[in-house]
Amino acid sequence: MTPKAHFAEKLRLAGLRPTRQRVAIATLLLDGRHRHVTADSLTEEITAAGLHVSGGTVYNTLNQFTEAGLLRRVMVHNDYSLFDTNTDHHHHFYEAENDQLVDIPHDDVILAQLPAAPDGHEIKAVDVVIHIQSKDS
Amino acid sequence: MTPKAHFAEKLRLAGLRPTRQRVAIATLLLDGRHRHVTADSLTEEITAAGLHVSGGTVYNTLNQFTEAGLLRRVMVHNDYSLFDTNTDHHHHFYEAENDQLVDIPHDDVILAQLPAAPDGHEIKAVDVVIHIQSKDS
DNA sequence: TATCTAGTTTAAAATCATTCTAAAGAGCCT
DNA sequence: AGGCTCTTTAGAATGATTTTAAACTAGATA
Repeated sequence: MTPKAHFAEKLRLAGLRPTRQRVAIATLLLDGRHRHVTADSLTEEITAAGLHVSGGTVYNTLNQFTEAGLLRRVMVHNDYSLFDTNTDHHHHFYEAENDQLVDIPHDDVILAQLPAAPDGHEIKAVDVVIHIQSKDS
Repeated sequence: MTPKAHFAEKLRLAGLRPTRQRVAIATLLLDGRHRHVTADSLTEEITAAGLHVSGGTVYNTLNQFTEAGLLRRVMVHNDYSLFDTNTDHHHHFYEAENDQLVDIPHDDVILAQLPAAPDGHEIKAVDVVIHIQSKDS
């Protein structure tokens, strides 16, 4: 199976029509490498690959991929959206000073006790962000 | 001690000159009640109190209070900033559907194991956000 | 109390990430 | 191939937040 067909199939399974743009972005983001991207950094990658996708589509695709569970949105600040290509359950270190986000392996954080969700609700996800800073600041 | 003098002193201790506007906002936000506010909701409160503070100053003050540790910024989405008048160590439930944020008492979450901060860094804060949803959605 | 100065506030303009729009294009089913 | 719906596009619009430059004020000093 060609890579293109592979990603097209992946998108179909996610309920997304495999358009040229979505396949291109999937090829860049869903190759198994774990990293954090922004609409901006993704646009740069697309350009570097000699392709072009309009700004609106980059945003739409990022949102659709997230909605479909192919990406994960990480909330650490309000400046712009961050997406994680690693959708496995894991947490993050965040250093505000340099806007640096680092993955924490899943097993390095143990939640021994969680509260019950409020009545009529269920827990969808648990996000842990450990804010860090340089020792001498 | 008059309330005004009380908050003025509190601001001075935080390294902030107690201006009319900052004292007014401190009076509204730092009275010990625990709640979550936005620049917008705070502006409404100010207006409801028969006062006026310019938009820029509302934003500046919210940021300065947060910087000074009088408020805490809560990161649950990128739509607008949320501030928590409770600066004690505690976590949150967040229901995206209704943009509803609910405090979790500190003791209801137990982190049995945390990773060591990366070299040269130290942990400043640990934020836990439990995303919840209606059971029937 | 009058004066001075650095820090603040103000309204309005600017910024910037993100979303929306309406028209042009492309999957995909028959 | 034809057609229908979903997508993409460039550009305009949105909206929270920041910046600007001028007017103001808290607090120190004389």
